[in-house]
Amino acid sequence: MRINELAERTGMASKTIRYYEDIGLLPKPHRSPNGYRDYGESDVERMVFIRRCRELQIPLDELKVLVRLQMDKQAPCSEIDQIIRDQLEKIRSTIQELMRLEESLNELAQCCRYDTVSECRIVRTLTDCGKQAKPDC
Amino acid sequence: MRINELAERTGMASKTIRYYEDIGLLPKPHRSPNGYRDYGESDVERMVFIRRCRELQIPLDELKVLVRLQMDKQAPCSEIDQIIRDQLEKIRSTIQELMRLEESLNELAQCCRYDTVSECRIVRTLTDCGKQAKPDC
DNA sequence: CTAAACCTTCAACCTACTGGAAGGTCAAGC
DNA sequence: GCTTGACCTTCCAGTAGGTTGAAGGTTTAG
Repeated sequence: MRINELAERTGMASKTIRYYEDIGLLPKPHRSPNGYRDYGESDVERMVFIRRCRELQIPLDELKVLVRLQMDKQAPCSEIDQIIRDQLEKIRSTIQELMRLEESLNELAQCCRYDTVSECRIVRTLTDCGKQAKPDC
Repeated sequence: MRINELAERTGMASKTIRYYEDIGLLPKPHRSPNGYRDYGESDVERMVFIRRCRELQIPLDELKVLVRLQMDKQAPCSEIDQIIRDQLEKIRSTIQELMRLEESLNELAQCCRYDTVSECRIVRTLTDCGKQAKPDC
């Protein structure tokens, strides 16, 4: 099948598929006599695997390792498990960070009851050169 | 003061300060006769304001608006409030998204009890071309 | 025959910086 | 007077993960 069919069947943009080939995440596919890329069913499987991993926000560099492992059916899967667990840890710590951020923004959003910038508590809090970023409201 | 002192007093890298000037977030500063940038106290204030906003992950484009507003003391602060509230909303929806992601990764991390890639439930779940991304464990 | 819908490569753009090269300036020490 | 090192300057390139567009070749339907 041609690149557009692969794209449609896997939910990727064909531009992205070419890009993944460029960076070595996908192997160079067979070409039809006219020079068009020609894919088979195993490419669909691999592509779905890659798309799912990207939905899980696994970075492309780690995905290169995963794709290599996924094709080696006799390899131990402990390395795959580890990448998934690492990713889980990364996501969890990002969530923690964003929740702290949410709290700061929420306090900031609650604290201005004035009209002009010169009186605005938000501006004052953000501009104040003291060490505390916490608004005093 | 020179760029390095401004950087140290505000916790920014001097590279970043030059970059902010390049993109028009900071005004072009006065130059000493030798061509070095020369900053004053108001630059420290503005820089701290910018740093705090960046810690709140406000994008540079919105920050340009904020910096302009922050300097106009008679402007109404409703626009500033709105940018803060928008940012809060963005952060909240990112958190929701990441929590769904965490759940998927957690299910995936729990579900493999095998040794090799050919039997690995993780690989099977991610490769399966059915519509369900949810592992069946 | 022509127009639309494909396909190809290559290059630039996005965010928010960071790193490095190549060179100018300045103060201290010998 | 000379060197050394710490500054400063500009400019160019690279990061992640693509997206967008140009310029051109191919295929297919009407």
